[in-house]
Amino acid sequence: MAGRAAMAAHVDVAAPDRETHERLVEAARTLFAADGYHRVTVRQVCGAARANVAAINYHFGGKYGLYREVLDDAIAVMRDTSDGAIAAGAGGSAEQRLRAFIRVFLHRVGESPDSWIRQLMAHEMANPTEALDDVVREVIAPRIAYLASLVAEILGVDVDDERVMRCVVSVQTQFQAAMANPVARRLVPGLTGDAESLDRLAQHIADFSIGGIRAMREVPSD
Amino acid sequence: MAGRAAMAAHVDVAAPDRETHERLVEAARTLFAADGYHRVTVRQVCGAARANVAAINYHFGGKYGLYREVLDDAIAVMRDTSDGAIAAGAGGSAEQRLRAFIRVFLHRVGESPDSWIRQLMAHEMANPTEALDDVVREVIAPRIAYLASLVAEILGVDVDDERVMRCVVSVQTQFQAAMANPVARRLVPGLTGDAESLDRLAQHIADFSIGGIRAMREVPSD
DNA sequence: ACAGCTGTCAAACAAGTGTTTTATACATTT
DNA sequence: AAATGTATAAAACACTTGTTTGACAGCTGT
Repeated sequence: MAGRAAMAAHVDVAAPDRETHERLVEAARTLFAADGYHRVTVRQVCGAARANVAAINYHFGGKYGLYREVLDDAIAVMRDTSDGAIAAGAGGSAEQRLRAFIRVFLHRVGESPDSWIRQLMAHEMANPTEALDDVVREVIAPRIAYLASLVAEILGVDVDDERVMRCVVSVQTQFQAAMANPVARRLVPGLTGDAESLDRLAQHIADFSIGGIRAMREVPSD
Repeated sequence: MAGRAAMAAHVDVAAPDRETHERLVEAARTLFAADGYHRVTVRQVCGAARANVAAINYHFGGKYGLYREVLDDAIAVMRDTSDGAIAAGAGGSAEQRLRAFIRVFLHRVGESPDSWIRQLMAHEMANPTEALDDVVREVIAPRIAYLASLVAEILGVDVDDERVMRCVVSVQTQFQAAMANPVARRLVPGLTGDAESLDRLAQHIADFSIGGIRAMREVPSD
């Protein structure tokens, strides 16, 4: 570990060790996403990466260090996804921004190269490691805050109104479950991941959610 | 195992071994619900049940046999819950039946003595054992079918219309996530499990969902 | 009273787990 | 050329996992 820091100090060298390091991360991405942190063994990862068992401890200080590297990548991608989905609706009405958010979000998450992230997150939600707090703080909380501002504007009430957070949960769980929930995936036939079915799904969630939010206008605040 | 079958043959005896058997099941209920099947060790269970390590293999043939006994109990309770939630709305309109289903369902699931079930199911969904198929077949599929019939009636379309299943997923995931999803639980403050907050939650999900379903009437079928 | 179960127990088992050690080849620096 | 540090490799480590064993006590029924 101290060695890697020393290597990173002078820049020009083309990362002589970068190969197995990268191979390990790639193998870990796939395996952690498929089976979750606890059920993956270091021997599995090293076998898939054609590396020695000791390599993980050498490069990452241990199994958890490797997991954190994978998960930090995931956090970065998710933040990017949030930013893109927020930017997509800039300038429009709250309703338009919500529609844009859902559409762009689903497309970016549903596209194949990032599909490992939602699997990884599903496992992290179910049996959390110490890292879940970071995910909530850096990804979920800001996303929720943005959705809350949209819902509040559509409802025409303050963001502190308790109806707002209830609606946010109703919206958020829809496009979370539609992708990660294995049961839901079996129920909706056209959840294949291609652009067209993703568009239809986004359309549905947006229509359903906006209809639901509007219905809350006629409900007392408490 | 053969021994237990022989014991069960003649009835009168007041189950001499029933004590540790029951203690093991109770301890397993709590532990499996808290941490999921894979992360619980037989030594944990036996320790909590004040039984010997060999007891699980003696009484249940192994760790998985014990888990199945716990999970079969859960399935029975869940079927009961579905039946009760369906019966509650008998005679009313589709909309009234949906409201009744959500309200009764949330109350029965949210009440304390059965709270271990939703934790157990959350884990089973995330990293399924072979038992998930039984859960889907015996509990989830019938529940989905009932909800589909309600949604179809509210929408005024056939149950095969693809909007129906999408709406069912949107409804179902709401009251599933509101209880099992750890993130959602942190977002909605009044999710304490008492009757009043459960009522408010049921009210919200019903209002939101019916609003969402109605909004689908103005959306083309494809 | 005696054989035959049953339920319990401590101990050991084989198969895994993550991690550490020791050694060796390679590159870079002194 | 020698010394230093880096990356890989095989083997062993200490530990936990679920399961099995063999002995012992408490019954029951003939």
